[in-house]
Amino acid sequence: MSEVNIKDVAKKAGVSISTVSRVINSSKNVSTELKVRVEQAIEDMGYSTNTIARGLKVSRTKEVAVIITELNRSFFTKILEGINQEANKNGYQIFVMETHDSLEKEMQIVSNIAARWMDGIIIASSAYGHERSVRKYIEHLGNLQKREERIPVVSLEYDLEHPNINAVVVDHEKAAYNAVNHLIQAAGRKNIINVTLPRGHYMGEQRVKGYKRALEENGLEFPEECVLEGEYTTYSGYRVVKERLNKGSKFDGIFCANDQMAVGAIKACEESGLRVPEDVAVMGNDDIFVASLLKPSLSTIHVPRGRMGIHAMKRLIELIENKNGGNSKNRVITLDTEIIPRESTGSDAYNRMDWAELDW
Amino acid sequence: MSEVNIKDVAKKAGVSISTVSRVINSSKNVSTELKVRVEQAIEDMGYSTNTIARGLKVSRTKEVAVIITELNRSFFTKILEGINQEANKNGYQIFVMETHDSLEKEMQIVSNIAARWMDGIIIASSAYGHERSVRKYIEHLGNLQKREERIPVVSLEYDLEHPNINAVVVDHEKAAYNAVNHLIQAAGRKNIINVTLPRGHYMGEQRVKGYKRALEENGLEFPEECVLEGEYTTYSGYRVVKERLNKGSKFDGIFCANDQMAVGAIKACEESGLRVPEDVAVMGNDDIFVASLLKPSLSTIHVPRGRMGIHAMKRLIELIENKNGGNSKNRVITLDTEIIPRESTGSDAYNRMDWAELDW
DNA sequence: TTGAAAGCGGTACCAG
DNA sequence: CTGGTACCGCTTTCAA
Repeated sequence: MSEVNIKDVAKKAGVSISTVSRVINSSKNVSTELKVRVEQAIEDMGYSTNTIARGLKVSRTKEVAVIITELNRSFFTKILEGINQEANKNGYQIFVMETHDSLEKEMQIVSNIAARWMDGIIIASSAYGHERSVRKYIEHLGNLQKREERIPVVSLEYDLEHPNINAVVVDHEKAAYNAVNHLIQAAGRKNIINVTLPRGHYMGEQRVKGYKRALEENGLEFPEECVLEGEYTTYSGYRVVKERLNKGSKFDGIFCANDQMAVGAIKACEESGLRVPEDVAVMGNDDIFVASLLKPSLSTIHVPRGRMGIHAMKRLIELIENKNGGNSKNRVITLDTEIIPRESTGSDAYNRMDWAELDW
Repeated sequence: MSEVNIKDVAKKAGVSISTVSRVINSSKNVSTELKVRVEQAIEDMGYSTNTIARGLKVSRTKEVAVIITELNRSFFTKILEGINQEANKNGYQIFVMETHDSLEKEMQIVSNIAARWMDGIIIASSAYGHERSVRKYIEHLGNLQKREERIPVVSLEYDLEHPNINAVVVDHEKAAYNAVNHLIQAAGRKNIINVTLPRGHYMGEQRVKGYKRALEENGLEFPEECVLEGEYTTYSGYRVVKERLNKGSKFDGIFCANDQMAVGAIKACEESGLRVPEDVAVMGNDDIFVASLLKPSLSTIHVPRGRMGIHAMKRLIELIENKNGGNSKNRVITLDTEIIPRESTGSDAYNRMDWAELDW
């Protein structure tokens, strides 16, 4: 049994290909009689129209690519949920792909998408910095073409600073500032270290800035070696804090650039006999659901990931369907973050989440 | 700036389209001179070949669809990692889609994939049971066509029992049996309840069977009301156990069909003043990474998810590239599970995982 | 209302 | 080694 195509249907129904096409795309210029015959034939033969061929002709696929760095980074799941929800509502199918933080891989995927004429892209990019090659890539990304149109792109988490690329972001610097401020003011800490993301990752840099500003404004010292470079994972948080403890460093507070590393940091402290939060207070960042289940539960910065996804997809659809054309005034949507105090900074809030709605 | 196509390149290089095509597909029948000219033109114009058009012609897309139920079910992330790793190694691009446990949505996605002539499908299906419509769908799934070929399908987690559909599975019944046996023999429990998956989900049914068999073989009672229906989430585990406790039920062991529900179950017990594992021992299932971080750490059944993904993709590629044609003898690959005793069943194993390699 | 025919952007066969 | 051409499956004028 080979695949049936529109020609087969036309033959079976005894009409022209054009007519079949009309029936399928519900153009009204078909007599009821032919319409019935064609529908019958389609039913009988189990025909369904070939998206590839159609795509080649009409260049609208109703497909959207979502490019993220790591599928198994809890951070993204909520975002994907938001994106997907909004996509389904509007008849779009999303395809999720991951780059593993490799810009090279990202470029490759983007080419692939463009060559496939997908309708739009939502991307958590690894492109950051002012190197020539990076700027060139962003320029490329902002000008992907299919036929005569441009393929719209929405960036997640931070602004790629290209007039054609929209973005849904939070203010990472401010969030970090608030987190560290909380450690100082609410938890009364004075010697705070910072476990950050790999060098050259935008979010990491911003959070370090916020961290520094908070120290400065509170008149605290900021020795350069207080910034430890992690790499997103629980283990990396554990490792860098452990090393520091083994060297005999003293501190009474840690701000981690994500929740996973914070959990690792807590483990390291506990292994060295330090109590959290009594001896060391710990703040995470992102508010991953699981963070609220641990003991001690983790204080963190809530990032509205679900809304982030929804906004991104909404905007992308506007762009695709040209409802919001070149309106570059509100190119960037900024969402608010919120401090969530839990046990790891001495708050006794058992769980500030409506966990009936969340999962991992 | 409109998109450039092969015609433009040919014109610019002053050669025929055929020649350009030859250069691109690295057929060797091109003189060095023309080759250089063409490559130059491609470079200058930033040309890249249109996958849609090529797909239409050659019906090989190097694309594979991965259909899972829920992107934010930790269970899948490791599997996806395995799949992706193997896919990249072989030059395939994976597209991940989710069905939200809806068979209808699943069907829709499958149609979409078929219409796109993707090269293959890996699916965690929601199709289960012997209803006519379900069997009909599976029949359909096993006979997806593109041009003259069949689109290969590999099922995850359980066998769809169709001669054309391969599968990578674990023995869920046996795993559950082992888990409950552990609760009885190692932890010495006698009144064990079972929090299971929604009715009609294959894995849930199998695990209930294993649960019953373990009770029987140990000469223990099995009152029907000992099976509580959860729905994958932490909260559902919490809810059903809480309800049971409020009714005054007594039990000293719980087997949960996944780790998330087990965590919820533990919360419920603790809220009622029961200590885990002293008063109630709890076993999960799946061995999600986070389960090992909690306090008490969760005893569970390890499912080799990474290997599952790798095997699935390997098999799919064999099928696509026809290296293993219709070899239906080893249609189903069965992997082993393993009991991981941790604190929630009274073992003092701090953490039986190499967490340097894992994350969430 | 209907059908014929011209592409969409490639690939591959055939002749030279 | 090179160019011409038919065709992949579908949509969309353009005439009839």
